[in-house]
Amino acid sequence: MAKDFSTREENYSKWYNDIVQRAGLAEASAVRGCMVIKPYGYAIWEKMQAALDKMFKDTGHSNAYFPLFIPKSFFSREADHVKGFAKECAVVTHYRLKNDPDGKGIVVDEDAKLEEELVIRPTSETIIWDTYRQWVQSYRDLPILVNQWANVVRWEMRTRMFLRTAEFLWQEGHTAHETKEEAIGETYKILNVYSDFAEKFMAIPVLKGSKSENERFAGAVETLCIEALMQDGKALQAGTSHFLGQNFAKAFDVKFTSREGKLEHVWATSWGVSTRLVGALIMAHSDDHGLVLPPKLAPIQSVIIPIYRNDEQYAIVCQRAKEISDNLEKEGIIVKLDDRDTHKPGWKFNEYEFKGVPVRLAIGPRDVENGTVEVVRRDTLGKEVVSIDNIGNYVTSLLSDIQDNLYKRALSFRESNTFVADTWEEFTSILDDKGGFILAHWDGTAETEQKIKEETKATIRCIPFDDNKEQGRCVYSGKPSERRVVFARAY
RNA sequence: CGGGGUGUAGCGUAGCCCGGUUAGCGCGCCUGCUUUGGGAGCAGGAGGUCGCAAGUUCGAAUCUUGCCACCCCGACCA
Repeated sequence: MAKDFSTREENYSKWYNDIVQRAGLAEASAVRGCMVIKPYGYAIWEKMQAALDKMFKDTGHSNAYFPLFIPKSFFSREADHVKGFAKECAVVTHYRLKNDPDGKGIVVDEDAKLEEELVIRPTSETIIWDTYRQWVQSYRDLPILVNQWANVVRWEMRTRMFLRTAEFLWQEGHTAHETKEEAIGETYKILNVYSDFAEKFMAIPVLKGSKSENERFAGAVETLCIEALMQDGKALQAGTSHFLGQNFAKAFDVKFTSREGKLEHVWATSWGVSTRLVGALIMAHSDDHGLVLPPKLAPIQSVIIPIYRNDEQYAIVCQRAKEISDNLEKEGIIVKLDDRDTHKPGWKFNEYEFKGVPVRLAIGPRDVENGTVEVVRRDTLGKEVVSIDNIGNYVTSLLSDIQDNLYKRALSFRESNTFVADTWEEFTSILDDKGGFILAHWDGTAETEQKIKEETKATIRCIPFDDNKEQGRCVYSGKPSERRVVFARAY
């Protein structure tokens, strides 16, 4: 094996970038902080979209689309919301260009200044709630269960492929409800959709919980989240679901007449996951040979590579390979038969390994004669020669086995990297040693959380739902605490 | 925006201190032959405004000044 890219041990972030590049997922663009998502990377996102979209529809939601531009004044309506996003907004101020009078290309036409500047959405609560005002008069108009697939822009200082870019793709759900209880129910319902998706499709176990005040979404009453652990011991927020209370309804004057004939403000939620999930997928499963994809999100689930010495063998082997390919497709497997004559088999083996294709079949003259095929699974790199009788069923169950194995592997990694800390010494030494999730007592104050963050870079990832009350003392301040929360350094 | 660094072929780089042939090498690319069960070998070939601009000089990738871009570290974040 030629070693021309980094291992996780040597340099984790270089390893990550190498995978993104070599697997053809994305590349840097001409625009600072923005990436080009390449076809293979976009195909993974499309698989995610398809699965999530179905889950949203199955829970009663519909898609819609709201404008990219948001009038600046909308932002100042909700005080916490502006504060949270003001520092990272791109703003459109003009609507026309003209030829430079000095003949040096093109300049902004100062005469074409907008009366009101337009903010490029960093999230759409404001424009959506301004719209919902028109949609709601009576309790009969509720609930509104809308999702939008869109791009958003947040002008980030430091960017990383998929994990943090100035522009990214996501879905944002925005719902409006008659009662507080119903809105809270929605928030939890969606969090469960996200955790199901993470575990069943991405094969990544997640912790479910709520955010501390410091980490809460700007404008939310409560933020729920799913948190995943990456192989370098850092946590990654994989999805959030917000209970917005009546904050936006009040800010945008969205009222309805209740069953009792009273005028009341609507209750709201919003929730989202982004292309960041692609980054999570990479960091959760991949190894030093390249990307490893869970079968349910792999753009190619099985690749077939013919092996031959001459034209005659090529014809025979490809014919058999085509039969196998048809067979697998009949089973609903996404197959690629790579019969290109421009690359050697060894080159192809490495190529599909980089790209994380779950199952590789190789077939040569020997196999044609014996009625066999060589099968290699990407997760363990285990190799075996099997009969082509019933190959469809064989690969189907192998794919399902790989999906399960990836989940189990990730779960056992998380378990062996989740620690309990009772003293400050334990807390800091775990962080410096290996990272991971740390369960520790916290006195519940924002000040303590802030101090811990300043001293260790670790933050409270979530206050987990599993309600194990336990008396203890805050790991930092020593004040009494009623439960442990989850700390980690995070992306 | 502060502190540090780097710009040489598609990518990675040598040369820069100490100015002097046609700017060298690896990967990749193209052609041909031999190859093909884990990144093929040989032969030939194409590809460069040395980031941009000005200056010093007989002569600049190399020295000086200005500008631009990108990267790393910090403050901010899904």
